Amino acid sequence: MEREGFFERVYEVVEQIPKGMVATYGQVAKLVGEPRKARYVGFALHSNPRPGEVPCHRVVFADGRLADGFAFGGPDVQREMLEEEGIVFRADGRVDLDACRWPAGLE
DNA sequence: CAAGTGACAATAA
DNA sequence: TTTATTGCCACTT
Repeated sequence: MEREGFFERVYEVVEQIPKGMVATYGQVAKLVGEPRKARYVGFALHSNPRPGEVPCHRVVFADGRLADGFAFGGPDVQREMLEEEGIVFRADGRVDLDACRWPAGLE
């Protein structure tokens, strides 16, 4: 075990995101132990070596917004996916992190 | 082996 | 308030 790569850890955390909730890149980065590598969290998801196991669509910006132009074919698609999971969207098109933030207060 | 690249986040102006 | 810039460090070629 031991770090097989920083990415592996990201996948593991993202995999733990329960349905109906979302986590931000920065938060996932912090969960993997590297709050400064928020960028690579997204990069790891971009690699998406395990489609179907890593719910990349549950990972959003710190603002609650989706990846700008690099979602699965369009942020609109991702938005639909999140709605399908039970995520609530605000009028601005942002995820209601106030209600769907996964690491809500640490568990 | 070295350089470039990259789904963000935080701070400054 | 929004926009622009910097920092960060692993992974790819």
